[in-house]
Parts: sequence; structure tokens; C-alpha cells
Amino acid sequence: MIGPRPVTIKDVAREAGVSYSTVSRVLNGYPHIHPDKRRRVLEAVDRLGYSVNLQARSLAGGHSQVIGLIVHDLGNPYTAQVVQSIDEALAHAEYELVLHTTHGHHHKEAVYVDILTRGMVDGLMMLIPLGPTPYLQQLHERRFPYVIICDHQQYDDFSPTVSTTSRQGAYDVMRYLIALGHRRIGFITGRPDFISAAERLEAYKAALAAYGLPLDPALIYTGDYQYRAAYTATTALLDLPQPPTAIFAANDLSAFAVYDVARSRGLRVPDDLSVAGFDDVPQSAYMHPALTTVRQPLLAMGEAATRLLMDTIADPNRPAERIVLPTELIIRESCQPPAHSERPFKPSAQPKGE
Amino acid sequence: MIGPRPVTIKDVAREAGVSYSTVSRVLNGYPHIHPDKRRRVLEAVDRLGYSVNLQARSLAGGHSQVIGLIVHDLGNPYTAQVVQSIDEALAHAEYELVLHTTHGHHHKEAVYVDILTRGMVDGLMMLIPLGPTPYLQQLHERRFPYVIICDHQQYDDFSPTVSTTSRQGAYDVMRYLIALGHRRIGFITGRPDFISAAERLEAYKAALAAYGLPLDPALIYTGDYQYRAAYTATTALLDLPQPPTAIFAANDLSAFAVYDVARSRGLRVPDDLSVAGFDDVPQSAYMHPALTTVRQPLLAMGEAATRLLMDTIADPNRPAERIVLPTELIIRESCQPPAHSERPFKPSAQPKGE
DNA sequence: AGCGGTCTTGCAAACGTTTGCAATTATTAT
DNA sequence: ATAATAATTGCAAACGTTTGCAAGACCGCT
Repeated sequence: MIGPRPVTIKDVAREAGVSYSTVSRVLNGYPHIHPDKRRRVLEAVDRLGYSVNLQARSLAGGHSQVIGLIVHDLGNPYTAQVVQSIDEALAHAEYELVLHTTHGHHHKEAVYVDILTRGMVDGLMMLIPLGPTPYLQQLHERRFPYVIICDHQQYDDFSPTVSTTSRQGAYDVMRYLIALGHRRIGFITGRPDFISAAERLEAYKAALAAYGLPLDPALIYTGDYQYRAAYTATTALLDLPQPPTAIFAANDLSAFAVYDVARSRGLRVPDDLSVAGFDDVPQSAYMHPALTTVRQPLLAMGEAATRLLMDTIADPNRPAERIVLPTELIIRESCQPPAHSERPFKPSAQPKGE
Repeated sequence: MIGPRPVTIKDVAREAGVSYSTVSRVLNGYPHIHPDKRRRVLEAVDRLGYSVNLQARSLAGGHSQVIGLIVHDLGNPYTAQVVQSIDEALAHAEYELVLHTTHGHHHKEAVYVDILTRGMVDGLMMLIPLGPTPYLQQLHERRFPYVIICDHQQYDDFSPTVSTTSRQGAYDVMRYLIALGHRRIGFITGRPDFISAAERLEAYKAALAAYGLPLDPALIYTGDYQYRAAYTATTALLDLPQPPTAIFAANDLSAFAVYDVARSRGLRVPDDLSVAGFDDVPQSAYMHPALTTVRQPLLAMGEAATRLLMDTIADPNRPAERIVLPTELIIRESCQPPAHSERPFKPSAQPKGE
């Protein structure tokens, strides 16, 4: 790389007529500086167009004002939303964001964690839908500030975490569908190795049990949070000798697939088939009919995670805080009582416990 | 940050019984190393779990194996797709990705460029839908490797660029609609300060002129590539005393809004109103009716940009290459001949030139 | 005027790496 | 065998910053 040598702290020092340490201290807000010199330094910085070299700063032991974010897949709107809110919150706190994607390759996680925490960043956020792993233990032992963001609640007992009541959210959907009168409710699961998928499946079963409805394994079809698998799943579900009157998809994208299969068979939603999703991605409100789903507080999650990380950086020894954000059932137009039931099913008895 | 001191190159050197420079050379693939020592070093690296400190490496003048990517908005699927393909291509080339979002604040661009190019990254990619700016000139003078990705073709004459034939794409849509028989075609523009928006508007006008159709300013409504504005625009367009029989939206998201307004008025697409979009985001194929649109080669763009940047890093003095990728008209179900025209309009004469 | 203390300031070391240079050793050609 | 050449290696300097330490300047007090 040719071109003019970048201006360093020493250039500024010369220009301002002070020592380079003084420049450094001015730039870092060190308290005891003669106002006059401070002014001269600031002017010189301006005049020369100086800006700090982050490499050198963090090598020398200062903070880099950069935080790392590891996500497993940028493609889905869920991730995109959370990333965006983190990015905004971070900008507010005068931090830069470095983003890494694992593309679902779990073995890359440890590699990235290693790269980033070797000086590059002051803190780490992880948006990875998986269980506890050894590198977290290491991070914790090193007292390296980090935060986990996930949509399930069970994690280890030392990691600062932001999660949601997504299990309850899934339960709420089921309760709603059951209250509408549905008794055969199909369920398209999420990707089985994600804990959130297991949690939602559990909630599905728990709700059935709580309202005394039978559990028919044929109504549960394994998906992976993607459109294609959900399309196949829906086809299978609707081909059942006794098809479901409602389908609950483990995420919105899967619910879109249900719409499309239904439409291709001339089934109207919700008249002939009720559909519910999960996540409330922006798209869901625009669909026709608008999708009934569970809103995950995506923006709030990013903000909470940022705040938590800032706190942890300020005091790496503080006990791990665990923030749980509420989900919310968003009732739109995609569900109604089943067609061949004369009247909405009224659960006469209270459920057997939640 | 407490915890065990990270293992450095010197630790490895001690463990392997060689000098630290040798370790560095082994790690950087320097050719003249005794095979025996190389093996010992590699073993020591493994045993100690060493990994390089990127800060120090780039400070010392080596390459950081990190490239920076500045985008203006992560939220839209267009960006997300390109980012993803860049990320993948980069991983392939053994580079890390650092991502910055400007959230549409143009003044942040220069700031980020400055931060990143001061040692942090070996090269820069910019996915910013705007015209030439001073910092590009600087970058070029410093011979700092960078690549511009944009969906319009006119840029400066020194920047390596990846763009698409999006102007032609817009023209193709118009030609298609005109061939179907439409004579009053509404146009919802993109965000006016984006060059791509201006280009598409131009293409709209050019096509009209080429086929001898009148240009009615009332049929052009300013949008901003977002849903809401497009919704308003569509409402206005359909409220016209002589409403259009087709609407061409400058991007897919805007076309979705057209769908929704049409539906809310009981208009069927395409029977009562033809709709065309631009971008071919994945969603578009799933809509009902599936959206006719122009496919931008999002994945190919990311790949081309990565290759271009790699080449530029290898030889910063090579002349700026400009890659133009073809768009493609994707005909699906959202357009058909206008209802009240007895027969599809057949352009008898060739257009007056393209 | 002299004293203890608090502000300011600069020097130098350190962070972990790459790389030019020079020294040493191995290889080849004569 | 000898000179020339090539391969291999280590030392030390450099990259741009932060920060501990110590010295000088300044303050208020007696």
C-alpha cells in the first residue's frame, strides 16, 4: 500500500508541541490535563485529521471499543432484526461492531471466539441457537465479557443471558387454538438440534395434555425452520386420512409454506385451515390473511444484550445476570374455529396446570 | 480481564526449540524452512493451542486477513443476500469479515472507512447505493484495495466496481408490460437519492418513448424502496381518474405493497391489475400470484466482488476492473394483458432504439 | 521561606508480531 | 579441494499505542 504515511499520535504531538503521552491521555479522557494543552491537542487532531489506530491501541492494552458478534445465519429475518438492534445500541455506546457468521458450522464457533477474543474485541455477543459449549467455560474462566442471546431459557449457570419466554409463547398459541375448538392440531417442528425447537415441541405436548386432548404422533412433523421442509411437512399433514384443522408452525417462515400448500390445494386460510406461526417477522403482518403468531421482542433483545454486555465490561466480576423478555401472542386473521365443529369448543374444566 | 496469559509466538518458539522468527516464518508459509523445524513448530502450535494475534500482526505490517464490508442497511433482503455470499466467498479465501452498517447515515461512511483502513483490514468492500465520494478518491490515492458493489453502472473511473445491468432490467420489464398490451403503466420509484432509483425511472421513460407511448407524470409516484411509501403510492395511483392497468414497482418490497392495496380494494392480481417488481428476493417466488420481477444476481455479485478484491490486494496497482453482471426478467404470474383491451397490443413497428 | 501535597508532564517499556540484515551452514560448480 | 551460491536461521528494529514511574510545577498552609 503506497500513499502518504498515516498520521500518528507523534505527528499530533509535534504539531501541538506536547509529548505523545499527553496526546494519548487527552484522547482517552484522562482527567489531569492543562486545559490549554488539551485544546492545542484537540486542534492538532482536527487539523491533521488524526484518528486512532485500533490495532495499536488494543495491543498496548487499552480497549479497542469494538465488540464481536457471532451469529449462525444472517439470512433469516430473525437474526437480521436482532443484529440491527444490537448494531444501533452499540453505536449509541460508541462501540464498533465486528460480525462473524458461522453458517451453521458449529466447529467454527470456537475458532471465531478465539480470533476475536485474542485482542480484537472488548466483548463478545453470541446469537447461536445451541446448548452450552466448552469455549463458554473458557471465556468465563478468563473473565472475558460476553453475552448469550437465545430464544430458549435453559443455559448454563454462569453465562450472562438474554432469552425470551418462547416456551410460554408456544403454549399460548396452543391454548388459543384449542379454545377456538381445534382438536386435531398439526405441528411442524423447528430444527431438531436447536433447543428452541425442542422447547416448542414440549409446549405443544404440554398444552395438549393440559387440556386433555390426545397426542397423535402423526400430527407432529419434523421441520428445520426452513420453507422447503415445512412445505413437505404440510403436504404430509394434509394427506393424512384425518387431516388437522389447524397447523402450528414453529416459525413464521414455515407458516408461509403452510399457506402456500393450502392455497395450491384450494384450501382457504383460515376458513378451511387455521395457521399459526412463531417469531412475528415483519412480513407476517403483510400476508393475506395476516398471520397469527408469537412476537419475539427482537429489538428489545438486542438492546438488553448490549446493556448487559456493557455492564459486564464495566465489571467483569459481576454475577451473571439472566434477562428473560416476554413474548406476546399476536392474534391476526389466520385462525378461526374449525369448519365442521358446530360451535367453538369451550374447555369446561380448567386445564390441569401449566 | 483475568485468566491465563494467552500463548504467544515466543511460547511456541521455546516449546519447539527454535527462534521466534522461525515460528513466524513457518506460520506465514515462508519457503526456506528446514522440514524438521517446520514440523516441530507445527506440533508445538498444536500442543499449546496457539493462534495468531491479529492486532499485532497487522501492526507489524503483515496482512490481517480481515476485510471490511460497509453496508447501509442490513435489514433488507437484498443486502442480506449479498452479504451472505461475500461472507462465504471470503471464508473460502481464508479471510475474516468485519461488517459495519451506516444505517443510512452517509456521514458515517467516511468514519468507518477511516477506522477500518487504519490497519484493521487488508481490503474494503462497499455496498452503498450512492454516488462517488471524496473518501474513495483518497482510498485510491493510497492504493488501498477496495471494491464498490452497486446496482447501477455509472461510477467514477478509477474504482473497481461490480454492478448489474439493472437499467436494462427495468427496460425489459417495461417492454414486457407494453407487449402485453398495457398503455397506462404506473411506476413507483425508489429512494430518489439512490442512483439506482434514477436509473430505473430513466428506463421507464425511455421504454415509453421507444414504443411511442405518452408519458403521463401522474403515473409516476415517488417511493423510497420501503413498504409504507409504496402503499401510499399505490393508493394514489389507483385513485386516479384513469388508473393504470399495470404497476411497475422499483423493488419487490414495494410490489408487495401494491398487492396488498389491490387486495384491500377487491382487485385481483393479475386479472384486474398487473404488477411487476425488481430484485427477485426469495420471498417473491412464494407470493400469490408469484411476482414477475427482475432477478439481480445477488450471489454472483458477492462472489465477483470478492474475487475482484482478492485480485486487487494481490496487485494494488492493477487497473480498475469493472464487472457488470446481467439481470434477468423472471416472468411469473403477476402480469397479464389488460382486461378491457380486446387483444394484446402488438407493437407493429420496432421500437425507435434502445 | 519552607513544607507536604496534588497536578501535570515526559520518558521508556511493553503489547505480539513481521521482516531486513547478517551470519551460519549446506549445496553445487569448477 | 575451493569458490561461489543458495538455503536456513537468529537478532533486533519497527509498527502505534497505553501506562507505570518519576520528576517538575504549582498550590495552600504554617
